[in-house]
Amino acid sequence: MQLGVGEVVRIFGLTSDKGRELNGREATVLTVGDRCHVELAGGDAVSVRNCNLVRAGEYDSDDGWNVGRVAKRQRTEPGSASSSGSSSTALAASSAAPSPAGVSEEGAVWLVLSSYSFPEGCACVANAPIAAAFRSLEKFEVSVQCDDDASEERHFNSEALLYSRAAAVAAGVPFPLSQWMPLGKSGFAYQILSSGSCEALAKFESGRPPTGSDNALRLKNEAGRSMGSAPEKRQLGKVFGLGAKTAIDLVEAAVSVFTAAGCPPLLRLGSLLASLRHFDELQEPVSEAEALEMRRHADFMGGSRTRGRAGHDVDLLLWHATEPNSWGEGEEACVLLPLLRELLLPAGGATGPGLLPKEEARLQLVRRPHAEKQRRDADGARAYLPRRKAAAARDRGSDILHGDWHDKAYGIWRNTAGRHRRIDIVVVAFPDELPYARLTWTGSRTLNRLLRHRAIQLGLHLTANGLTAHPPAGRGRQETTVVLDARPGRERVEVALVGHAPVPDCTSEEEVLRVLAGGTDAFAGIYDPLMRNA
DNA sequence: TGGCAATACTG
DNA sequence: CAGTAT
DNA sequence: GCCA
Repeated sequence: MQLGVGEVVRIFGLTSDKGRELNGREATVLTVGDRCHVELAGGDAVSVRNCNLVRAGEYDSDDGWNVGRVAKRQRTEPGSASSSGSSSTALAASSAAPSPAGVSEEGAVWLVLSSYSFPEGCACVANAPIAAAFRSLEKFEVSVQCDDDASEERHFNSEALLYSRAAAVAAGVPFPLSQWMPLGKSGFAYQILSSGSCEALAKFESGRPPTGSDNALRLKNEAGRSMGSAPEKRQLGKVFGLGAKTAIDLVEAAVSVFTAAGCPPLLRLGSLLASLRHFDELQEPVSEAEALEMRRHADFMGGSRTRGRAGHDVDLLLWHATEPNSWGEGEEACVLLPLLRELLLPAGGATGPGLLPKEEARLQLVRRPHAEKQRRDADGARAYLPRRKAAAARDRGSDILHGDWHDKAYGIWRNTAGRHRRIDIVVVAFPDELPYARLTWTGSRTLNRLLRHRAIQLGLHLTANGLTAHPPAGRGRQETTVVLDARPGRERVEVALVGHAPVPDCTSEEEVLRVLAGGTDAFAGIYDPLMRNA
């Protein structure tokens, strides 16, 4: 990276005791070269290698988040990443001497978001039990009916959806529901506030079928699935790799001893054994110290987000201010695979901290081919973004090319204390997709559904990669009008998008959410990723 | 009365 | 394709 | 089950 005298930079990646104190601090460049002299805020001058500096402006503005070097890679212009000729020398050097993640000659810098913890998440604490009860009801409904309830009429779980929305509302309203609503004496909220539970929840918790709004027992759902034994199904479905349907089948078949050896072959038990073996640990909350340790082993450094409760897993979201997550063919030319190679434990029962290999645990990779990722259409747009209907839509209904092109790995991590924890690693495909990726991966699931549902209502299509117009099927290139800004006291901004064009000028979650709020700040409460409690 | 978020990997 | 994952 |  070419730095200039006077530029403001940030220091990162120093490993000595003295260096560690400098990590994350900003400084002004005094002299340039292989080593730079930089002046710290207090006036002290220090000498730091060029590869341990990055322009302050290249960072996302979220202050205090983590900076680490996690990949050896060649810096190229994003647009020319796929042209093999331009950077062949550097690429050859890279692949000839693959170095561990974290040893970056060029000093590529990635930011790390650990979204493992969030606030308890009720705007009004008095509503916390109501939100919790609704969330629990949602989970029980999914446990007995699945997300897809498999009936003819409705192939999705309406009860669970409504419970999840109710929980989101209860968590979000800034006043006590008890003093606001006509809490009918038989209503859920009234029951929960007065007794701590409600009839439906009590029935689920005791394994009995609940009573429906028509006062009849819901013995079976429309697809004939039993509504009973909800706690057992809910518990079984927590096994990583084993979902609601299998849990239902197992319980219904009265398979009582689940962890016994020699489970029936109808189960896909190969990689599930590790999930079962570590089941209890995988349900435990992950402490901040553990999350930090997981990052340290990826050579992640820096502060952390410490507010709120711990989750049962750790999500790592990696991105770069200017560059994509892959820049050529081959494993070395991407971020995720060398990082995994660094983290992965050898097969055969290795001890020590690291990511359990496929032989010992479920480990799922999600990666798309580099070349395809970098392919551009004639106009320079990414070929994988939704654009137009495929010719003649012959693949019944799949009319648009979509893709989630962030590389991902879902697995199980063993820490130095020998505890096993779920870990998800996501590498943002292109820098401008960061707001969409972070919006998706900070969740919650229900918030994603609410926001994407809202996008649909606005004629838009929200994914982890972007926000695009989504005109109704039909021929012709139709226009979608989008309100970018309708805040009071400002000039109103609208754009007319043709076809599946992306919504312009969304460089932050705030701007994305403002579009979804019709140009207003109605969603200001969730601009901060820490406040996404729905 | 149609639709409910959207997408990817596994066996 | 059904199930599971985010 | 609710809503555009």
